[in-house]
Parts: sequence; C-alpha cells; structure tokens
Amino acid sequence: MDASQLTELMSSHDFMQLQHQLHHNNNNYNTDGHNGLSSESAEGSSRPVRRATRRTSQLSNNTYDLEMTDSSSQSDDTSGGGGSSNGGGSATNTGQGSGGSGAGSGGSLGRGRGQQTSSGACPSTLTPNSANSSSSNANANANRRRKGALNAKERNMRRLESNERERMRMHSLNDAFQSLREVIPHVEMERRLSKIETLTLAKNYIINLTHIILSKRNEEAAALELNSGAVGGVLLSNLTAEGGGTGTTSATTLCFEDALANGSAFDCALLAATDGSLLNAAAVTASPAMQSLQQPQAMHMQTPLEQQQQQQQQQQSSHLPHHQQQAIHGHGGHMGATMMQSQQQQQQQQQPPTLILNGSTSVGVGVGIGVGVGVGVGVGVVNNATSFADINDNFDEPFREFL
DNA sequence: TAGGCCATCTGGTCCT
DNA sequence: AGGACCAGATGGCCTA
Repeated sequence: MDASQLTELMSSHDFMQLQHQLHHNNNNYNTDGHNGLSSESAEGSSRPVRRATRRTSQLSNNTYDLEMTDSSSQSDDTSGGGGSSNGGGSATNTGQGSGGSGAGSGGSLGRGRGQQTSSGACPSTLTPNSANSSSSNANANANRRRKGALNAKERNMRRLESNERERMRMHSLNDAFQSLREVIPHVEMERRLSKIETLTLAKNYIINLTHIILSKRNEEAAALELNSGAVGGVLLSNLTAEGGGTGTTSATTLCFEDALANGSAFDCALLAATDGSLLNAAAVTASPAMQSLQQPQAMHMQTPLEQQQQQQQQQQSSHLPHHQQQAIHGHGGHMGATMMQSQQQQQQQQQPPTLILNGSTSVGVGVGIGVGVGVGVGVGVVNNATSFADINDNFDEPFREFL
C-alpha cells in the first residue's frame, strides 16, 4: 500500500477497507506497540534514526558564542540574530530582522491568538535603541557597552535555554505523535505515518468509532423496546430499567483491553444486568488493526455467519438462569470466583458506566464483561477510578451522553 | 533534481 | 520576568 492509497482511504473514512488491507498485509510493521522508534528503524524506516541523529548533532553543533561582547552587533539588533553563529536560519534573519518587516513579523500577524498591536514593525527592536539614545556621556556609553556586553551574553544564554526548551517541547510533541501512531489502526507501510497522516487517521478513526457506538446504541435501544423493558446490552449508556421488574441497572463495562487481548474474535459482550442476569449482549467488533498492535498474529474479521452464530448464542444465553450464565465463557483476568463475589457486591450499588480505554484510562467501576465466542458475566474492577463527573467533563458530545 | 517531511533555530506574542 | 506557544525560515535527508 502506498501513500496515495492511504490518503484515499483516509479521505474516505473507510476503516473497514483499511482493515481489509491490513488483513492482507504480512508486514509486521509496528507490531510491538511500544518501541516504535526502534522497531521502525529496524524495519527500514530512516526517519527515527535520522531524528535521533539530528538530536545529538544539533546539540553538539550548537556553537553559540557565549563570550561575544560586541554590543554594536548584538545589543542594537535583538531580532536580527547578528550574534548568532548558528546555521542558515540566523543568516537569513540577519538580513530581515532589523528591517522590522521580515517574514517573521509578517507571519505572526496571521495568528489567531491574541491581539496584534503593531503592523509589522518589531517593537522589541526599539527598546535597546531608545535606551541607547538616553545616555550621552562617555561613562554612560561605557556602562552601556558593559551592560550591553552582559546583555549579549545573557541573551545568548537565554537563547540557548529557550532553544533547549523548544527542543524539549517539540520532542514531547513528537512523542505524543508516536504514541498516537501506536494506537491508531492503520495499514502497514514501509515508512511510518507522517504527522498529518497520523492526525487525519486519528480523526477519521474517532469518527468511525463514534458511528459504531451510535449504531450499537440504536440497536440496543431497539432491542430494549422488543424486550418490553428488559435491560439489554448497553454500550456506554447508563440505562436504568424502569419496567419488567428488573430492578436497578448495574454498571456497564466496555473493556477494550479485554477485546484486544482476547485473540481471534474480540467481540465485546456488553452486559447491563440488573440482577446479574445476562439479558442481551452487544457485539462490538474492534478494529483488527488495533488488535494487531497487541497481537500481531491474530487477525479475525467476523464473518456474517459468525455474527449470526454469536447472535444465537447471545439469545440463548439471555434465557439462561443467572447461575448458568455466570458459568459461560469467563474471560481471563476479569473472571473468577472472587470476581463473581465482587460482582454480587457491586450489584448492590448503582454504579456508573465504565469505560476502559486500552487499560490506561478507567472510569468508575464496571460490572459485567463478556468477551469471546460466547458471552459471559464477569466483574471488572477498575482501580484508580476517577470521579465520574470529572471524567464526564473531559468528554465532548456525542460521548458525554453515554457517560 | 524536485518535492515532501522533519528538526531546529528564531523572534513575537500571550499567559502566569 | 520568565516560560509556553506559535509560526516562519532554513537545511538535511529521503524518495520518486
């Protein structure tokens, strides 16, 4: 898959096609999920290597002359960078800075942030000149030169510090981009995603997930009506059963981590049981690409037949007694006797819905997880539960209504 | 060789 | 006042 194809897919928001492409791609690009830089460099992408090289080289080539004391070239021109002995950037600024109408000043005018008080002239360049004109005797000039010399050295130091901070800031930004690359499902490429590609894919992926959530929510709402008030599988919705004698609604947990770790089929059975019974389950098909981030060998696209079988299983399970349902397909670390006890305990309380995003973010305490071929009942106890209201504030529509 | 992408420097602006 | 943020400029690296 080349860049043009990827761009086309990104523009079409077609993540299913992306998944399909991924399914046919045997490349193990970025499958470790954590060491993106090293893995990519080992797989032929030169960008990470180049970045690391440039990090060190730039630092070592930083030839700022901290001993420069020529106030005529530095104190009078704060924007031209005359004292800088760095690369081409400062060379260009030397010609533009003193003019006050260089590209830098013009570019800042276009920023939406804040107000602009000048229309191109650089105010900072006037301050040293005005200070210079205020002193007329030799002592004052000498003091000014000494002061200017100190200012030059100090400015150089400040500039170095500022450059270092800017580098660190950009590095953190790039690290964030890398983290984003690692969680976005995308078709393997011989090179890593560029920044713009990463952002575009992330945006489209969020859009697709939103659509999935909304569609599932609609399905559950329809199922809820068919079941005459029975509480069905709920996806990120805090449904409260008011009819059918079902009592209160327990927490609903959507554990993407479980889905990712489940292997072949990663259909989340989302349970919202009032008394622990499994009434319905929603199958959420996670992205194979996302799954491949943690399990590169596993790749399973749910076929229509499998979906039908799963629906049948779900329907069968929905008629099982409580104790039998608990025995169905327990899942991994979230299952077990103690978990069941915890579930019963937690069912005594009305819990907010829980959203676990790849094991890193947790909201509230969740009860009821079923992942895999069948459906099951489990208890997911989420540590470090954050205040539900606080988390809710971090979500924008349409997700806020789900929480 | 042109174009894309990136890292870095730099100065301006805003915020605390 | 100092730091964060931003955007322009520049040069290097890579690929088609």
